[in-house]
Amino acid sequence: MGRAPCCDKANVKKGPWSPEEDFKLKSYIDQHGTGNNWIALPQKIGLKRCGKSCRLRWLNYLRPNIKHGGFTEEEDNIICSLYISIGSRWSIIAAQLPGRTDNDIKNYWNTRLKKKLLGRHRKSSSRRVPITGQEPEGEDAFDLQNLSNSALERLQLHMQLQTLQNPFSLYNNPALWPKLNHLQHMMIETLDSLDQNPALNLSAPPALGQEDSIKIPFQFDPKSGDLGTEMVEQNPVLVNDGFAAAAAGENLQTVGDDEFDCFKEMGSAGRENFAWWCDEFEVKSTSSSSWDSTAVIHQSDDHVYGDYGMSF
DNA sequence: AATACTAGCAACCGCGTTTGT
DNA sequence: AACAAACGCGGTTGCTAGTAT
Repeated sequence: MGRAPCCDKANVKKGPWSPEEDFKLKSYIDQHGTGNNWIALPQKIGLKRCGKSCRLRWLNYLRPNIKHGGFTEEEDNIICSLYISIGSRWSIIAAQLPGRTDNDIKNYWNTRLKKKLLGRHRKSSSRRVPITGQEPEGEDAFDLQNLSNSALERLQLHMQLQTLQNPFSLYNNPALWPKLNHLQHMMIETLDSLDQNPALNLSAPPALGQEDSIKIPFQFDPKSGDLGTEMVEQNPVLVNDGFAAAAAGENLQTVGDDEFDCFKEMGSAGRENFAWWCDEFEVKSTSSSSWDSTAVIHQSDDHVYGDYGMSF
């Protein structure tokens, strides 16, 4: 027994909306509002449409101040940051971009933005040579091209950010790659568990004992291109997984210029764009473990979670 | 010029959540 | 408290226009 259909499918028109239908719907809502009953609305105005279809048409196209296309760099950044942080919560992301609809953002992400970002990362990562001198088995030993789920995409995007922020991190240390799959699984599981428990996701990162912290010797500044000399706190998960020594730099090899190809490929606008992005990460995640990107929205975007009635 | 392929987008569908009774 | 109806969201589908062969 499935759920009862929301309308009489046999007597409901489907497919693209005609200008006449748009006019009927828009003029009615302009005068009377939606009446908080989308199911009854099409009958009132003589439209052979499902109530859900009317709602979608209104929200995505007919309501005032809707913007289509022409996404700006800043909007791209917001979408990327939020996607990495909270995943495919398109309605929440859309709430941060006035005039944009969740459907529009979802389509934009799926058809353009994702390819733009992941494509660049794949290109740069594919040129890496393992420290062992052995080629990965096949093109895809660590190629994430088969990624299909949200968590994995977020992981990959986050790894790209890590690469930009700190080219000496384990993401750029091929010696660690054979274990990376396990790490990926751990991270994915964590992301998924956070997805299933928003309360965890939104809470402050757990306090870390001193013995849990590790430090790595450098921090790359994507804006200046400089390598700092301060020791930098690094992800305690790596410690627990036995990566402490490696992550602390013991097996670091000389990193060639190729590691910075991703910058070379960027125009100045792209570099500034990523600098802005990384800056946001740096400012907003200083108190969190490095891969806990939920911190990105903790400070400036408290209202993101207004829908959930949460505060920080 | 015809056909195949691809990307972009609008709309639909199913299901979890919220609201009303 | 339990149930049903409606809402809202995210994933998916299908159409169309543009591009490649």
